[in-house]
Formats: sequence, structure tokens, C-alpha cells
Amino acid sequence: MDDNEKYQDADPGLPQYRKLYEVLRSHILNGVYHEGDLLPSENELCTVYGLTRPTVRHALDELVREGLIKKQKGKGSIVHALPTGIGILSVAGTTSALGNRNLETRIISGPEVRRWEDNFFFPLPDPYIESGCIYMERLRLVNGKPLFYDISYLPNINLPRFTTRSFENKSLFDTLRRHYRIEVTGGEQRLWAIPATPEIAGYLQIDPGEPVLHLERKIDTNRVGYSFYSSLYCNTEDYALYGLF
Amino acid sequence: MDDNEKYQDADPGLPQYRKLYEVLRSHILNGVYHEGDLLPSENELCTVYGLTRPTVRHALDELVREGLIKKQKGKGSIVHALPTGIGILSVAGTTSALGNRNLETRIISGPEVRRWEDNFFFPLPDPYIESGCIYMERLRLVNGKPLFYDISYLPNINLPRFTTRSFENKSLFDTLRRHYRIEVTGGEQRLWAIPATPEIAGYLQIDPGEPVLHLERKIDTNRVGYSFYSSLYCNTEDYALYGLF
DNA sequence: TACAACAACTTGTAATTACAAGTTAAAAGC
DNA sequence: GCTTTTAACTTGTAATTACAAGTTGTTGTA
Repeated sequence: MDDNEKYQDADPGLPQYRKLYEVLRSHILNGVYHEGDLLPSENELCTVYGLTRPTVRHALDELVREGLIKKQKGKGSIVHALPTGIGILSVAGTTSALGNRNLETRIISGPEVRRWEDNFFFPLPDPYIESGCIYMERLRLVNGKPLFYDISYLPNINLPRFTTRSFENKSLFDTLRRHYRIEVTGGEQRLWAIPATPEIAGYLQIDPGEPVLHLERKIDTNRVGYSFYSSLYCNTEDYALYGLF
Repeated sequence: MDDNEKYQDADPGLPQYRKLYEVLRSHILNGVYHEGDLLPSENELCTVYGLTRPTVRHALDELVREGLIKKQKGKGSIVHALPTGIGILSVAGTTSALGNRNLETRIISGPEVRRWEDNFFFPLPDPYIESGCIYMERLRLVNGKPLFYDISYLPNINLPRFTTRSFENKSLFDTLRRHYRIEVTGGEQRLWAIPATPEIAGYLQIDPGEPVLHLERKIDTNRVGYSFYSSLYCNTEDYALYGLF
């Protein structure tokens, strides 16, 4: 199967630049290109995929934003080294960021509907407060070692049967996309280094008082006006968090 | 002075989309627009600034990337709340991220030329190693409290008189831009929560063993092939780091 | 051989046109 | 007065054309 066929087979609902982006992205991640390699030039990509330069450039821009390529005027699109560490500072859920590392997800609590906490860590729109909050605590383990303790808060709006679903070893982001057509588009986060409380230390199997990384995140989606939230505690003894800026 | 004049007066060396970006950015940061306000529509901006939609959209895309606006199809460009916390996870130097907070920069050591450390925390190109490293330790204080302890490493390539410059209460990014025409375009970073060593605790005026945030950053510039590096220790007791993803 | 000029690439910027699709408020109909 | 329809907006996608500017290898000249 050549590139163009793979391109044609992509989800026809997607815009052209997105389909090209997916193809190139998978090629880079699958090692078709290596660090330092040049992608085909924009004009070549135009010819191969039957697109025009603005469209091709749109796809390449996304790859630049994601850090998979760097562009240099006069030269071309240079494939970047694949990130080491855990790419949780950028978009994509934990599962996708961890790639094919041995990942396990354990449900500690939920999902269940409850009231939003008072003084929630991000300001909440009124409709969110009225409809309540889907609450869930999860533990993510890599190679058997707990790495993240994650508390998720989702507005209970138009998510039928959500609390009855199983999330054991499932990706939250995938579930949202597959069953509810909700895609994560980005978000904002705050970040601290804090001493582990006894509870958090218990989950992460470290000593209380040991430094852990605390993230509070607001996660935006393609559904207009729908965001959800996550409070995350991370043991960075063995893995660093990785991100672009 | 109206918008178009301010636009015309911008650095003529900059591309059009960049000039428009700067104008809109300054308007948002200066409170001309408030959270939730709509920017003028793309077509209005075209008319006012004498540009076409692709150019205007390019400028708006940058604002979206920076998190200053969000766009919604059918509606417009919505001004986002200004970030709280310290925007160090995204581009822009510490000084710019801290805005008008009371910032002080103290030089602990350097700048001086020395050999690169063995097993440097990012892989170094050979030309960097040969030409040596400009080393500098700085402490950044906010309202008199030390917040960052920053070790910078710059390749000693084509930076005349760099080590003789004064950096006391000066921005490194600004110096690079003004004197060497080097602009920071982005970079990558790794992130840990670690216990403060006695040395770091001393600089940050906290107890040894207290959690601090450790960042290792590779910082890319518009000068082809020129990146520099920073190892950063951050006291997050009072301020969170802030970023988009 | 060494150097300079050039040609053939590359990406960057920008104008122009067209239509699709989501939002909103006014107009039309009941 | 109320609902439905429509028209006039908004941003999203995409093709087309043109030139600027940086990179690289080749060609020609000294």
C-alpha cells in the first residue's frame, strides 16, 4: 500500500490537511523516517497526495507544533528526535504519551456523579455546577510502578451511560472520542512541586514528604463549551515529564 | 493614534502577519479587550489593516497558540482570560512571563567561558563542544523572594563581548535579541519534582529536602543551528508554573 | 585547484477566490 | 405572542498564483 492509498483510506470526514498530517505522523512515529531525515518537499507532497501547498503546509504546521519536525527555509522539513520522557505537558492523553511502554490503569474510585467541590481549582460556568460532576480517581502504572494518581472531574452534560462504563485499563480520552465524539483540543495547566501527603504517598508507593509533581489541568474539547478537569500527582523519580514550548 | 497607524509604525522588517499579531497582542495585554470580548471579525481586520484573510488568519493563529484568544466557528475570536501564575512553560523569557511583578535578577556567577560539562543534559553538536560554553548562574526574585535559580549554558559562537556585558536586572532574552538579533522561537523541556539540595535550598531560601521543581531546557532560536540550554530550579510554594498544551 | 557566479532547488509570505458550516438575529408565518 | 424560516453574518477549508529569501550543488573562470 503506497502513501496515497493510505491517505485515501483515512476517515473521509476529516479535512485533507488532517489526513495528510495523520499519514506523515504515523510514518515518523513508525520509523519510516529517522532523526535528521528530510521529509519530501512541500511540492513533492503536493504532487503525491494531489493537494496544493497551503494545504500541505497546514499539515506540516501541525507536525511542527507537535515537535515531530522542524522546518528550515531553503532546506526542508527535518524530522526531529522522538521525545524521551513522558509527554504529558503537551496534548494527547497519558496513554498515548506513554506509547508502547507497559501501562496499566487502575480505578481507585468512581466514576460517579457528585456535586462539584467548593472552591474548585478552576472557575466553573454555571451550567456545569447545576448538572453536577462525574468524579473518578485513577492510578496509572508503568512497568508495575505507580506513576500518576489522577482525579478527573467531568461536567455531567450529555454523557449517557458514562458512569456505567468500565475504565479499567482504558484511556479516558479514547472513551470520550469513540463513544461521545469528544476530542481533546488543548487546555491549560498549573504546576507545583509539593511534598506527598500520606494518602498520595500511599498511592504512589513513596514516602510521605517525598517531592511529587502536582498538576491542575483544564482540558478543552471540540464540543463547544465543554471542558473537563484533572488534578494529577506524579512521581518523577524515574521518569521526567516532557514538553515543548 | 488609531490601530492602522500603530500597525504601520511597527518594525518594517517584520512580515505583515507578525505586525498585526503584535498590535492585537498588545491590545489584549493592555486591556483594550477584556475576557470574553470578541475581536473584530477576520474580514473587518482585513479592511482596517489592508490585508487579506490568509494573512489575518496567520496572525490570529499565533494568538491562539499563545492562548490569548480562542476561535469559534460561526462566532468569532474570543479573548481569553490572562494567565495567572508564571508563564514559564511556554515561550518568552522569565522576565516577560512575570510581567510587571516586582522582579529582580541577581548574578551568582559568570558569565564566563568554560568547557561544557561532561554528560551534558542534552546531546551537544560537535561545533558547540569545540567552541566552549558561556556559563552563567542567576537568581530571580519576585517581591524580594527568590523564585528561580537558573544555570544557563550558551554555545560560545559569534557572541562578541558577551562575557563583558552586565546582566544584573537584565533579561537574557532581551540582550540576545537587542545585541545579537537572536530571537527565541521555542524549545523543549524536561521536568521533575526533586528535594532541594543544600546549595539550591540556600539560594531559594528554603529548607534542604523541600520539594523544588527542576527543569532542563533546550532553547531554540531563529539563528539556524543555534540553541542554548538552561537548568532551572524553581520554588513553587507561592507561585505555580503555568502553561498551555 | 580554488574561487565565484549561477541555476535549481527549498521554505516563507501574501493576495485572490470560492464554498462549507456554524451562529445569530431579524423577518415571516401561524 | 410564539415558533419557524431565512438572511447575514462568523470561521474553516481549499485551490491558485506570485514572488522573496535561504540552501546547495554545479558550472565557469581565474
